[in-house]
Amino acid sequence: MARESRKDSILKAALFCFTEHGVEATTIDMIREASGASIGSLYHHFGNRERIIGALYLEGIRRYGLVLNGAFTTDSTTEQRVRSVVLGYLGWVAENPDWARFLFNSRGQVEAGPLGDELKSINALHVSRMKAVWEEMQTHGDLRTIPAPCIPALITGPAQEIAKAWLAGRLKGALLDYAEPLAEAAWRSVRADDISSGDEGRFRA
Amino acid sequence: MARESRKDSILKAALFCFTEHGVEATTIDMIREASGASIGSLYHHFGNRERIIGALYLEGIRRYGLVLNGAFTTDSTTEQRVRSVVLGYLGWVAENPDWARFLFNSRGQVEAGPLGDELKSINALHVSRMKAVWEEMQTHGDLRTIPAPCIPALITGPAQEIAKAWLAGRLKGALLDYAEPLAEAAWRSVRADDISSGDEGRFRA
Amino acid sequence: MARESRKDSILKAALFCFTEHGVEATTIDMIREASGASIGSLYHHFGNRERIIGALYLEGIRRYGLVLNGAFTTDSTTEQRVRSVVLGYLGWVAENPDWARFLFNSRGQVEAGPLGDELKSINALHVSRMKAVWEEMQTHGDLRTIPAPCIPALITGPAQEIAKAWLAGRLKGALLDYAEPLAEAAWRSVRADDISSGDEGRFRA
Amino acid sequence: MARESRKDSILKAALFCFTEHGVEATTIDMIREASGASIGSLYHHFGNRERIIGALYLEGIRRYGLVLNGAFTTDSTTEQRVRSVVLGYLGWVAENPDWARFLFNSRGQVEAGPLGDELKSINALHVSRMKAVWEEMQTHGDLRTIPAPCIPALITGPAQEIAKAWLAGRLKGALLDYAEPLAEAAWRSVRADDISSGDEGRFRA
DNA sequence: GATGAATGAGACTTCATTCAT
DNA sequence: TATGAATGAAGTCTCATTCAT
Repeated sequence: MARESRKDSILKAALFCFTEHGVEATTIDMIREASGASIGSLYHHFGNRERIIGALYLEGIRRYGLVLNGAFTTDSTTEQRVRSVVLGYLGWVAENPDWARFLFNSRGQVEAGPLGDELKSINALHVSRMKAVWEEMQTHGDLRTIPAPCIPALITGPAQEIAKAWLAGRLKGALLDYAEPLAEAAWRSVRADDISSGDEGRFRA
Repeated sequence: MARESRKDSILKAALFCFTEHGVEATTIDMIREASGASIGSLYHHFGNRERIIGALYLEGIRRYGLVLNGAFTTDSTTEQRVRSVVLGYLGWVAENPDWARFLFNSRGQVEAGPLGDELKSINALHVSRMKAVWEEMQTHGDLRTIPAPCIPALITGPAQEIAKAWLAGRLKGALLDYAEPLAEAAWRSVRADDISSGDEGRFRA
Repeated sequence: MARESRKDSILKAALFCFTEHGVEATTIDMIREASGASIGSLYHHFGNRERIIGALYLEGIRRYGLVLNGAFTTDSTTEQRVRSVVLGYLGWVAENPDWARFLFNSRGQVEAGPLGDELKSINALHVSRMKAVWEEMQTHGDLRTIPAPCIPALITGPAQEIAKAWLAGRLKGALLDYAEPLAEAAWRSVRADDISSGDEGRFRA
Repeated sequence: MARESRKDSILKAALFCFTEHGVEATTIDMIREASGASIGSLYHHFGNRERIIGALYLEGIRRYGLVLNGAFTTDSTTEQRVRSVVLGYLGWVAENPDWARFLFNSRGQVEAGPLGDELKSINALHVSRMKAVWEEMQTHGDLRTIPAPCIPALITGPAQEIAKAWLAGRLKGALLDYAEPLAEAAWRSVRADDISSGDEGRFRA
C-alpha cells in the first residue's frame, strides 16, 4: 500500500482535476500540482498523459463493473434484475460522482484518444456480457420482443439522463429519490405483456 | 446569399471538422483548410474560435427545435405526442447525423467553454418550454405520477442511447428500425395505468 | 527580396548557430534569438527543426554544386579537371567556411534525421553525376585502372582531411597554401602511367 | 574478470547503441536497456554519460593505436610503411566496423563534449608521434617535398573516404578489395620522384 | 472583405542525474 | 554493488489571435 502510494495519489489527483476542469482542459501540470508529485515522477509511472487517462478509465470500469455484476448474480427474477440494474447504477453514481462524471461524460473523448481502441474493446467486453444476459431473459419470455440493442438502452438510458442532470447540478434533491420511479418505468417499458409488477418474473410455471 | 456564402462555408467546414476530430481537437487551422478561407477571414467573420462553435450550436438547436415543435403542435393526443417526440428525434438524427453528433456528443464541452452560460440559457428555454407541456399532460391524468424531470428522460433517454450507438457505428441497419419499438416502450413507461395504447389519451371524457 | 527576408534571416541565423555550437547542440531558441524572429515565425516558415536543417543543407549542396560543375564544364583535359576539382573544393571551403563546416561536418547527423532519405537521394544524384565523368575519363585511358569508387576518394579525400583540419583550427596559414601540393598529389595518384604532369591528358594522339 | 563483466557489458551495449542510433541520439536509458543493467549501476560504474563515451573512445583509440604502431615498428622501408598504414587502417575497419564508426564518425561530437579537450590531447599525442615519423622519412628524401600536414592526409584520406562509404553501406563487396589500389595510390602521391614502386625506399645509398 | 506573416503563452515530453533502500 | 523512484531543467512544438497590407 505504501509502495503504490505515489502512483495512486497521481490517479486520485487526476480524477480530481478531471472533475474540476474536464478531461481535455486538465494539463499535466495541474495533475502534478494536485498530486504533489514531480513531472518526472508522473512520466516515470505513466509514460504520457494519455496513459494516465487510460489507467483511470480502466479502474473506473472495473469499479462500476463490480456493482453491475452484483446485480446480476444476486437477484433471481427478471424484474428484480432490471430494477437492480437501475438502482445499482444510480446508487453507484450517487456514491461515486467523480468516477461517474469521468466515466460517462468523457467516454467519447477517451475513446477518441490514442488508447481508444484498447479501451473500447474492454468496454465492448462488458457490453457483450450484459447483452447475453438480457437475451437470455428475452428467450425465457419475461421481456417483450424488442430489438436486442434497445433493452439496455431502455433500462439504463433514462437513468443516465437523470444522472447526467444530477451530476451537472440541474437536479434538486437526492439522486436516489428518482431511483424507484425509474426502476418501475424501466420494468414497464420492457416487461412482457402478461407479466405485471410483482409477478414472479422468470421461472414462472 | 452570395454575400453570406463565405460565412456559411466556414460553418459547414467547422461542422465537418467537429464530426471528424471532435470539438476540442478541431483547430482554427483545420477549419481554415476545410473551408478554403484564410485565417484572417475566419476572424473577420467570427471574432474567435468560441464564436464559431457558438454560432454552430445555435443553428443546431434552432433546426432541432423546429422538429420538436412540430411534434407538439401537430399532434393532439398525449400518446401521439410522446410517440412523435421519439420518432421526430430519431428521424432528425438519421437525417442530420453530423448536427446530431455535434449537438449531443459535444454538449458538455460546448457548455464548459466561455460562451457556455449563454448557450446553456438558450437550451434551458427549450427545456422549460417542453417541461411545461409534459406537466400539463400529467395534470390531465394521461401520464403516471412520476417526478417531473423523469418524464423527458424516459421518453428521450433510450432513444438517445440508441442514437449514440448508431452514430458511433456500433449499430447495424437503419436507425429508424428502432423508432417504433422505442416509441412504444416510451409510451408504456409513462402512460397512466388506466390508459393503454390506442386509447384516446388526452381529452378523454 | 524584402519579402524573403524573414525566411532567409532565419536560415542565416541557423547556419551561424550550427557553426557556433554544432547542429545537435543548436536549439530552436538559439536560432530564434540569433534571427530576431519569434518562435511562431520559425514554425510558420519551416514547420519544425528538422526542416530548417534540411533547407540549409539543400542550399549548401546547391551552392557547392555550382562550383564543382564549373570545374567540369570549363576545363578540357583530364589533368586540368582533376586539379580544378581539388582547387575548387579548397577554394570554396576557404571562402565559405561556415557552409563547409555545416555540410561536411554534419553530414552524418543530417542524414540520420527524419529528412535523411530525401537529402541522401539528392546527394546521391550529385555523386552519380560526378562518377559518370570520372568513368568516362578512365575509359579514355587518362586514368589508371582503379576501382571506380576510389577515384573521387583519391582526388577529394586528402583535400577533405586538410580542410577539416583547417576548419577545426588545427592548421596554421591559409588553406589555399595546400591547394597546389594536394592537386599535384591527386593527379599523381590517379594518372595513367604513361602520362606525366604537363602532358595533354585527354585527347592525346 | 567476472567482476569487470558488468562494466564491460555496459560499454559493449553503449557501442551497440552508438552504432544503431548515433552518439548524440543514444540515451542513458537505451544503454540501460541494451546492457541489462540498472540506471543506478550505470552511474555507479561511470559517474555520468560523458564518461561512458570517454571510456569507449579511449579504448577505441588504444585498439586502433596498436595496429598502427605495428605498421611502423615491423616494416623497414618507407614504401612498406606507407602501404602498411593504408592496409592496416582498412583491415582494422573491416574487422571492427562498430569501433570504426564510433571513432571516425563521431569524433567531432565526442570532442565537442565536456571531456573533449582531454580526448583531443590524447589524439594529438598519436598524431604528433606519427608526424615525427613522416617528417623523418621526408628528411631522408624518400618522400616528395610536401607541406607536412599533407602527408598523413594523402596516405589516410582516401582510405577514410572509402571506409566511410563502406560503413554507410554505399559500397558493394569487401572493404579489403580496395586496399591494394589505395595503398598503391597513396605511395604514388607521396613518393619522391626518383623512387618508384619496388625500390628500396629508405636506406638507399 | 481578404490575406497570411508574426506573435508568444503554454502544452507535452525527454533525459541526465540523484539518492534512499 | 545494485536498484529504480524521484527530480526538474530544458527542449520541441501547437495554436488562438493580432495586424499591416
